[in-house]
Amino acid sequence: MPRRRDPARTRRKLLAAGYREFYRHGFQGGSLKRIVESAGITKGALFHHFAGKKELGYAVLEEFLYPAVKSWWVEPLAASDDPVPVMQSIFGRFRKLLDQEKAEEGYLFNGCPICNYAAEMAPLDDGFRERLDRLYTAWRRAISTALKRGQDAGRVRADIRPADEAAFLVAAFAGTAATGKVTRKAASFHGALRAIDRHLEGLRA
Amino acid sequence: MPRRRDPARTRRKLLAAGYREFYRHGFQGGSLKRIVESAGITKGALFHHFAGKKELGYAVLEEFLYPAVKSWWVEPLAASDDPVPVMQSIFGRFRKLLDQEKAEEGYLFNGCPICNYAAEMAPLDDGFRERLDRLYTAWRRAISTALKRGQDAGRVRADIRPADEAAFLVAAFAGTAATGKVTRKAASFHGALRAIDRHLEGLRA
DNA sequence: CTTGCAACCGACCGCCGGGTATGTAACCCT
DNA sequence: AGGGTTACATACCCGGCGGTCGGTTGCAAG
Repeated sequence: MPRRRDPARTRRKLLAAGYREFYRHGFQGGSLKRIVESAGITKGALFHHFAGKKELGYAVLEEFLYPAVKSWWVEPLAASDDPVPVMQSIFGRFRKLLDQEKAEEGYLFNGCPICNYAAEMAPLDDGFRERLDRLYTAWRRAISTALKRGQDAGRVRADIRPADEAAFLVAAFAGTAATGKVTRKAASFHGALRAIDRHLEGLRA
Repeated sequence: MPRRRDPARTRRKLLAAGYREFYRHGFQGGSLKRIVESAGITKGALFHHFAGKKELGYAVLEEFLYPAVKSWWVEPLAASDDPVPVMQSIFGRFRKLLDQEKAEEGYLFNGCPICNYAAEMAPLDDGFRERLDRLYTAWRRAISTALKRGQDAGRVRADIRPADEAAFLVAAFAGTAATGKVTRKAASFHGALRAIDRHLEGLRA
């Protein structure tokens, strides 16, 4: 069999398999054996591309989840001075995603991958904690600066504190996913999302 | 050394040690060896009182965390037909607790123990998921029925959906703890709590 | 006082985890 | 063409894990 080489592709497969494995089983519970099997490669390749399990975990965070937050939240918000409808549409997109996803692979089953990482690893490893902090900070900053711009443009209530609201919204999102996966009923998930929507509505000037 | 026996006490110590260990290291990452050492007893005793690691985890959930939710949320809310100030005072008590706690043992460091369990174990084990579901359901029900009573008493806005708000508030609480432990700065934590408070204020009739 | 059992002890076990050492084949450069 | 390096594959290692098991001892009932 004429083996072809494509290190970049191998690395991507590893990253994707690692993402799935850690998403489902947690970082500590995630097994490198399962990761390499699911990626269709071997341990040798894994340890060639990553120094160890932790580094793979870090890479998933930086090269998978960070960009996801950027494209879902940071970029849409950066382009607008009317953040409320933008955020509503983000939550809306997310709602649609919920109904499409296959049973055992999505948010309804596994929650928010970022929040999962945070819940498990933040107290245990500073490498994870710092990377998560950077991610959440960027996320909150995107919201809070957009809210500030919205205030300046007269589209967002002046009497709210953008930083507080940002922290709150990110937390609400994380918590919704975390509690939703327990129930596994889309109804409860959607209920919390409706309340978030109502809250967002209340931010309008 | 004249060993004294006190099975109930032994069981309690085991439960407490298990709680701490799983809180800090997660369930999968938690070590029975450490639990036994920290409780000052032996593996024999542990396996005498509990069938295995999972059963200890279940017991922590049912005998430690469930009662905590009851005394923090369910009972105070059951006694009132004006839930908004009650919930504000609960969050207030929680804020105070935040400032008192020792660095590596509290919410600011380890987040919400229930949410940690949920994030890690809900997708992995139905025993955990069902118990967590019961817990969260009781929590949400306490809030939602109190809100309903508040609406009937004319103290809570009639145009909100109690069930949605309950799901949302529980989620916000969980998420606040989960994201707060990443930053480890009380300021960010308090910011989110202020926003929650503002949201609660908005529920008044 | 004895008997019986619940409570507990601690050495031991098998397994599976992350990690490594060594080999080999594809690819690149000159 | 061929040497060097990168990209893998495979077999192996060791530690720690959850769990077991025979033994001992406090303690209450008869």
